Amino acid sequence: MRIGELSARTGASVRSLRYYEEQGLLTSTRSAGGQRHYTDDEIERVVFVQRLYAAGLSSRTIVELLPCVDSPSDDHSDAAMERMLQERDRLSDHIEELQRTRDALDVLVTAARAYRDTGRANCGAAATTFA
Amino acid sequence: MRIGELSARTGASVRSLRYYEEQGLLTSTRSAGGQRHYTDDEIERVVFVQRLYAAGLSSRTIVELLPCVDSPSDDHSDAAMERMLQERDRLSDHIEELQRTRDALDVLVTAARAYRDTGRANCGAAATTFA
DNA sequence: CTAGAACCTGACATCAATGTGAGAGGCAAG
DNA sequence: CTTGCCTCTCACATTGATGTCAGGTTCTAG
Repeated sequence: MRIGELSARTGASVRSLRYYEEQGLLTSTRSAGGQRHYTDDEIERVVFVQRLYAAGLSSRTIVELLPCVDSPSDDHSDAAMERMLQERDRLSDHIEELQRTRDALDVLVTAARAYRDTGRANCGAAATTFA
Repeated sequence: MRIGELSARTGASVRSLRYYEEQGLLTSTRSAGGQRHYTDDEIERVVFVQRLYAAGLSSRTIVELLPCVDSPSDDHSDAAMERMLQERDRLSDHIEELQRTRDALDVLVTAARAYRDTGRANCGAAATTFA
């Protein structure tokens, strides 16, 4: 398939797909005229890359992880492994912080609701529980 | 306290604190000579703001939420409320996605370990579970 | 063969938060 | 008063992923 179709199927813009290739996250074969051709496998790869992007990994980091996905037997797998564990932990920490923040928002919402319903509770005071 | 101390106590750079003020997220009184002075309450506020930043909210969004923190009785509380619920949901979705991604990394790690230990499992094949 | 859609490269623009540097002024201790 | 540190404003730079535009080429349907 050509780049437009891959774009349509993954939701990634054509621009982004070319950027991914430039960063070494995606490969393509070229037609005689120089147009990029992809196999169906690339769909999955793009989705995976996008997932990692959404998790806050940078292209550089993703590039380090992909070798393991592609060829687990390579020598650099150990480095990639290290990187993966590290990112996994970072992700865990981030998730926990987001959960705390969500809880904080919940407290605010609850306080605001109480205030609205009773006209008495102080939602501002609730904010003091976040420091 | 002056800006340097607030910076030291919150971990936010002096530059960032000025930026927060510019965005309406933080207020200060000025000395005769024009220097910013803060009360201890501002520490808490900065921490709260940073937490929201870390959760991926933009200054614009945070600005919309702060009225509720400051004065829950204001008219715009309803809009802020709406915004808060919306952000809360967005946050929940994001957390779920991060958890899925973490799980995906776990699968990769496990597969890589299995490969390393047995020299047989195919970690590349494991990657096919992420699409 | 031809028109139009899709593609190519390359370059510049964008956004948001923050870094950085210049030049000037405030403020406390000696 | 002076020295040194902190602060002020203003402005430009940075980062990373992506948008967008221009000028040219490839592919495909009719």
